[in-house]
Amino acid sequence: MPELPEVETVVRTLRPFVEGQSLQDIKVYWPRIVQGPLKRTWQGQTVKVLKRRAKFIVMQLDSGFLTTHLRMTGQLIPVDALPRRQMPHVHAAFVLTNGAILFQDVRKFGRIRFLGPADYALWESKLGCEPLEESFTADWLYESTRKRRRQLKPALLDQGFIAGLGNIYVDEALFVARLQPTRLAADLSRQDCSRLHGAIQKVLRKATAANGSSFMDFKFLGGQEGGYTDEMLVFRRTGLPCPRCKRPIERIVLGGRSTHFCRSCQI
DNA sequence: CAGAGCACCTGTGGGC
DNA sequence: TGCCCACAGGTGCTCT
Repeated sequence: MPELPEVETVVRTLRPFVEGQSLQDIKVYWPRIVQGPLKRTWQGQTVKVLKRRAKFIVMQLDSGFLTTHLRMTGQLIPVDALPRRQMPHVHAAFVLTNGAILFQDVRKFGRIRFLGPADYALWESKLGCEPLEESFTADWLYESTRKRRRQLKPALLDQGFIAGLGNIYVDEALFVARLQPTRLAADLSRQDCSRLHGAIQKVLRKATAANGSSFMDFKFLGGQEGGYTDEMLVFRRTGLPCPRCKRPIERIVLGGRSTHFCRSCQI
């Protein structure tokens, strides 16, 4: 479900609820939601910072980090207190001093994990460049694509390359950059990379400002929907006219993912 | 190394 | 109405 703009929206709206609170308990109702050992060291620690890294929501504690990935259908819902009755699809809950955060996830793909400081550093180093930070430049993109002999779409979905892009925003950014998703990353010119760099940042910034997009069931604060859904240019618009040339948007499958693009505008 | 296929899960919508 | 299939914003595995 959520890509960078959606995860960023979740983090921003949850931050005032979470930061400064102490983590009293973690309730786990479906054990497979936990990755690795959930040692008790987190108990009683203060949440110093809530931040996003790639598509992960990271609670920085006094010593260690609690990471959450929403995958396709996960949601974090703040509540005043743990519900008395088990709610549908709620598989875990973070109990804080002032309430709780429920982890609801229809498809059960989401995961939580506790990482000690050393483990966190290693884990963090394997994630790719943050596309809205200063280190992500057109030059960096050009140099980094030189050695990637793979198609643009799967290359941009690789979280160890650029962190936070997903199916929606890759399709949208490639359309804005006028690049075909099947192009080899290594074949891009400097000018191509400059357009792609600008397109990625433009699309992510606009989507984040609109609180992301809600196609199926992305919601934040337990019910609000993202405002970017109606801004989509090609994503899930198969057969509809291209916003630039009016020829029908095509849908193909690349890397196992639905891919939407305009064959005449994107070269 | 790149790409295809499948696995993990549940729900929804379309076609017959 | 009911059944079957395709598909869904992600990631990680095996096999070729």
